[in-house]
Amino acid sequence: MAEDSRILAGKRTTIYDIARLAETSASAVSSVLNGSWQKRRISKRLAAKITEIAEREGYSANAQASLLRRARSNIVGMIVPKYDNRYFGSIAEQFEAISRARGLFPVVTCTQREPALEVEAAKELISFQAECLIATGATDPDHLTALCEAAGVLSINLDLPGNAAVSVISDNYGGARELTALILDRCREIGYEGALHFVGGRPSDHNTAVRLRGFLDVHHARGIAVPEDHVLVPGYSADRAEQAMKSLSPRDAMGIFVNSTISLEGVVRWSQGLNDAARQRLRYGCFDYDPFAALLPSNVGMVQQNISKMLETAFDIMDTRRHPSEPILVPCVLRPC
Amino acid sequence: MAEDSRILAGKRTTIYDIARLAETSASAVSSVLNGSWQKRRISKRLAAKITEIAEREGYSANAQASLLRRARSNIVGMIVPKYDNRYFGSIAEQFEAISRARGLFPVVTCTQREPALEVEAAKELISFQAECLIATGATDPDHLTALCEAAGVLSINLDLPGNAAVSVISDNYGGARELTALILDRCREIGYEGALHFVGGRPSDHNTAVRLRGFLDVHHARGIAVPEDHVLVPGYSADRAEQAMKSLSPRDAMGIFVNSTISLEGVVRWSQGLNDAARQRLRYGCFDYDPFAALLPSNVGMVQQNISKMLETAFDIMDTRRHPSEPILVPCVLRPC
DNA sequence: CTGAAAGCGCTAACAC
DNA sequence: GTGTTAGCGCTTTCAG
Repeated sequence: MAEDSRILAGKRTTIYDIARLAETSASAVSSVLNGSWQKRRISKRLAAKITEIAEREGYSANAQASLLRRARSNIVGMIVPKYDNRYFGSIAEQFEAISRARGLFPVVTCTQREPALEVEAAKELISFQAECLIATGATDPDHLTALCEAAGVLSINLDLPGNAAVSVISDNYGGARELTALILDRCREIGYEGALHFVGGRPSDHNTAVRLRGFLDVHHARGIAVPEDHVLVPGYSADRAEQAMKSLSPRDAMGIFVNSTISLEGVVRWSQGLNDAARQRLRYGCFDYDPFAALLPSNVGMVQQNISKMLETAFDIMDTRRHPSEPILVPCVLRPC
Repeated sequence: MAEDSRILAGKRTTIYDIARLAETSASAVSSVLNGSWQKRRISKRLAAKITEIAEREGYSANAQASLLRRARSNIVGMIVPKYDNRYFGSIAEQFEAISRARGLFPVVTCTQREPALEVEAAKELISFQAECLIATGATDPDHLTALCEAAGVLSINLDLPGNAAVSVISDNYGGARELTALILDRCREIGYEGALHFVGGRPSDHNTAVRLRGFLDVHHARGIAVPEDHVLVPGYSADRAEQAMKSLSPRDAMGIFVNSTISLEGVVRWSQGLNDAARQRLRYGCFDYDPFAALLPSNVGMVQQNISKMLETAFDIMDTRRHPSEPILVPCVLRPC
């Protein structure tokens, strides 16, 4: 069979092959196969014949050739730091779903929080003619924006704000206030009225700084002083958080504001080393949502970021090319456990 | 400035623009910018000049044009059903990392367990000239393989076996045996010696069927009869699992083999409705790993699938194009909690 | 060491 | 209604 030899030779069927088989021209084949044939008023008969042959031959258009010729690529790119966490996983998943629903081709790539990889990935996406790049939780969003700008690619920051492009981020301050208030309230139930601990994140990190501000403001409003050693910001890692907790002198009761699920892992591991009595008198809440973490016994609540809303906003910006200079804040949802 | 007008016009710098600025030819620019200039013995001076100008102009190669001309694309595609779960998240993440380390360009896309989306995504990847498509947990892997075959694209099944292409899957039988044995042993500690319940999955699903066989075989080997109503396979959803558990008549002690973390969510929700005494006399284990689920009080162990090993094997197949007809089994790791 | 030229597969004027 | 033709931006012989 003709196809077999093509496969062995590594050559794929082209519109010229189909044109020959259908005894017509390449342009007719092209317009039929890409749906623009109504505009060209090609006969239904020819269209059917071409479609049938293409099907039979297992034809697949060469996207590279098509994209090279077309004006728009319809490719939208996204960079996320990690997939293996519910927050970024959902972002990637929803981004793909929305893109497809709009007839766009999503390509998302994860960059492991490595600045060099972020830059490399952004360059690749630009090279692939992406029309827009959404950078999620990037370490240096402004650098990525600069690359995009040089290529005329729209860039949008999600989750973490930048100065050079539109940013759509969670209302970290509001979310942190709500969570702090909830944990304080629930600590009263175990008879603890003192300051909470704040655990996880880096002080230099924007989101951590804003959440910490919310945390402190609520304490202040309630007239509770927060000792300096209640703020533990050793970075984003379960081990670091666990170590930080272990380094604390034992308390008979306490409440913890955990900054991110990754830190929560460390806190929970630490809490499992506690005796029953101490664990009974422990309450924590976490900024970020994870369905299993929500089922943990001492967990009083989690802050869920509104991913759909953030993405919707980002796509709105793509459509309108409206560029507000202030970050757009999207409220979070507090989910008491 | 020239660049500014280009940006406004939406036209990007090409090798011809650079050639003009560097007073040389497009072919020289091309070879310098894609690294093949040593082979062409281009002077260091010219190379430096070209690089410098390209940098200044913010040049970015058009991947479509380059790919159209080249023999190989270096694109490798992957389809996963979901990102928002630790297992598939890790698969996607590690796939990207390994691909990059090998100089390949990974494109992964998630298909929501929708057969139509799987087909569409596969066609897109083929159209983008992917050299290989790894289908993870596909609902109809053989269909995807057929599409790949027609285009001369290597196809590999991961996690779920197919008949038409090489399959790399977890040793579900062995893993299920180990987990069953562990749960039975730990149930003795609470004085329960009866049959476990098996919860989650669909009976028609390959992995569920194999795991169930391991579950039953261990019971049989220990001389424990498994009543039919101990097998609850209402599909993959937390709600279904929760309903299934609620429909059971109350027991004073029980052990559960939970099939997948999504079902575990339902089981844990159900268990939270139990009184303290009943919860004390409950033990479960789960096939699939999640770090928070591992911290749940009644959880005695989780089966972690060996993702690195599976991917390594898949890439080996890509390299050697060796096509064993039997699925390749990769052992799981039992992680007692 | 370097440049000219052909062509990858497809699209979109334009011609008939 | 349909075919011809001129590129899209790049890589790669082949000549010098």
